[in-house]
Amino acid sequence: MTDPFALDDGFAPPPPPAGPSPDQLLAGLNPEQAEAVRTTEGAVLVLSGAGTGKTKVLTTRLAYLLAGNFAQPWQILSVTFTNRAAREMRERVGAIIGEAAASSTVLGTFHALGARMLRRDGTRIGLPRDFTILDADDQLRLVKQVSAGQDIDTKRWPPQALLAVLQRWKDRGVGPDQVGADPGAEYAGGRAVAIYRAYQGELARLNACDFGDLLLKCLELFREAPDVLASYQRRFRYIMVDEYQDTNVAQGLWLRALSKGSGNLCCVGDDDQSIYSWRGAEVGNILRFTEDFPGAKVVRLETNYRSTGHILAAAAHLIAQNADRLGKTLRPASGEWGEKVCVRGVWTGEDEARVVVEAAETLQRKKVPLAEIAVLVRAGYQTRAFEERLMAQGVPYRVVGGPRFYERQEIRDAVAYLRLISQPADDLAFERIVNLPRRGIGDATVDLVRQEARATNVPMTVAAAEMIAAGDLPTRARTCLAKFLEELADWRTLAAGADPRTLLDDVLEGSGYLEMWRRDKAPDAPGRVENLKELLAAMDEFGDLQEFLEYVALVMENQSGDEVDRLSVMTLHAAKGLEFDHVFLPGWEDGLFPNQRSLDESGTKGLEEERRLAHVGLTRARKGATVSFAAARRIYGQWQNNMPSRFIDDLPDEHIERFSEAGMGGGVAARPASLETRPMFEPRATAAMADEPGYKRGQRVFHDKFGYGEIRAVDGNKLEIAFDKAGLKKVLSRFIAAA
DNA sequence: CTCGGCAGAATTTTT
DNA sequence: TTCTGCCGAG
Repeated sequence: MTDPFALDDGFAPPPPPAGPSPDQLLAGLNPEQAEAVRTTEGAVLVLSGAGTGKTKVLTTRLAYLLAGNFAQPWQILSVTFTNRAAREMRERVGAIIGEAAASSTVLGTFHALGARMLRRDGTRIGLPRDFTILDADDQLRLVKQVSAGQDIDTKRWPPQALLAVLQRWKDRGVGPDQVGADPGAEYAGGRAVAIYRAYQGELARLNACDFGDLLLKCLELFREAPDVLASYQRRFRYIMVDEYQDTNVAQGLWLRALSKGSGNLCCVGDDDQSIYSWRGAEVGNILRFTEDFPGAKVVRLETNYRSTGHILAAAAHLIAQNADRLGKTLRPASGEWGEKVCVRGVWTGEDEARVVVEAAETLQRKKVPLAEIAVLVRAGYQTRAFEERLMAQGVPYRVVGGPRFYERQEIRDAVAYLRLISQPADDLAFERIVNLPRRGIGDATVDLVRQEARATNVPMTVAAAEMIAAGDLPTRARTCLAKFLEELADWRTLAAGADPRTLLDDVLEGSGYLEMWRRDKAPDAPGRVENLKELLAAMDEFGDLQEFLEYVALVMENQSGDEVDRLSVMTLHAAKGLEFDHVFLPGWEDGLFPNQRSLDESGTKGLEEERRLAHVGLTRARKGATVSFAAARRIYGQWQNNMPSRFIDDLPDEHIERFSEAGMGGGVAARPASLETRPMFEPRATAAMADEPGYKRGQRVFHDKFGYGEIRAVDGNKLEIAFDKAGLKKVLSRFIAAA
């Protein structure tokens, strides 16, 4: 494999391309943006509110560094979170300074850059160059296996939750030996650490890294091989980071280590858009920037070029209710007030979907393209009601944020074949496809092979071959397995000579995998065949299987290529960074948004993050925003009554206009702000009770399904309850009402 | 080994 | 309501 950072120090620098001069670049910016670009030396925090030209600053700054000859392209490191952001930045920089210079600048996501460093120097910490990158699904399988091996009761400690604990540790840069008294150390009766250690052991055995490792192992590399770190520090004279508010501790340390040489670190972010703390993002990174980097300069971008006045004023007033923020106020660039934020109350969730879709159609008649309209929901399941309504009305739409290309089952299967071919130690890949399509190799056989593999400390493919030779297996299993191993050997031979595409083509046809989907009568089967074709087509660009596997794991995205004008439906999280002429923000009801569970688990911090989410939602809108709430909706087949979201009280009256369905009007429109807990209906004595009562041991409660019972134990929002009829159960408090 | 039926649970997810 | 994961029968 070629050196992933091929252009190194000492290369004869080509002259900077003819492009705009530094002064010309600055001329296109407002004073605060220019300040951010001009401040090239030292640590800089650019606090960039929604719609204030963050990407413009980043790209212009990169161009400025090159045009002013501050550094060569490969001496500037730019880091983003998403591939989308990386791509966009590369394109925009290319447009300013030309493709050539743009393509030799080092730009990528944290994970892709980490992977490159590890491919190059990971051997210094015992990581082979050809390690595979595991995704969420593989990680979960691994945790399950490890849990089973450690006799963990998976009912009490679900693998999902254990994995989350492990990931939080990795996010914080904490290895198995450094856990100590870290949060989560007590999880699973204190056995989470042992699981973590075993899990890392398994990764090593499999020759694999998970996403977290791509950063964590870089930190280890920097510690263990100071010369490697020093060479990166020398090389990267300027570092720029996007979405700094979303960085976790490990990423913060990574940046800090790399920027230590030059001290030139420019972080761009917005604490008011920090919405990923539950995933390990550390808002503290941005809040404490000036402490972490003494002497750092802070530049605030507060001129908003996106939204009209009322929308901006409403959003600003809302976010001002948060205590935990650096504080900035967005000012509209244009003096236009535009339309007030519309707040609409309806009776039911179905009504809400109907009203929203009607409004969208009205906009469409006013010549607003559907692509400029979005419905932004709090939780994924809310999209359904809108999809149904949109479908019924024949309005073209798209749901953004479904499974990524790589996460699709058929793609992961195909990739598992390739992984197993290129990396015989990849037992996870082996287990995934050994009986897919059906080859008569069932769980029992696989279990035997796994045990043998563990016992003799070899990969499962090797163990399988040995067991066949030794005649250790039932005849049927033995023939089936032998046949599969033969196929595998053939593919390995082919892999040595043929290009990746030919190889995969042969695998998919020869294994019968493609045939399996062709024969499948499920409605989504043809789509899967299409996806596999797309995967094949994508392989043409790669001469090296290794390279392709990395691309698929880290970068490859869904082919969106449709030109149809469609309305977008997505979660608020997925909407960050996007903008639309008009956004609909349904489901603003206490319990749903702010989400009850977030409140239960994280209290005020949770509430503030929910409010930031609301702020993100509002600031996506250029010209129109419509907030709505339903008095009652069916959730999981149960009717629930809800109160309007407390966030609606955070919207100032002078910037909103209230509408309500007949019969609802009085109570809602005239609702005094102080009566924020007054329900529109008398709530029934069910799980819908809004305020979370403080549950105590011995208390009598009622559950819709299990009836009456008595609380035996309280664990956060989970209650252990002895039901009179149904016996001892663990349930979430939200499904419980006081009896 | 495979398939069908039932119990049990149910945010957000850039890599 | 809808999905997943487990268990027992063929």
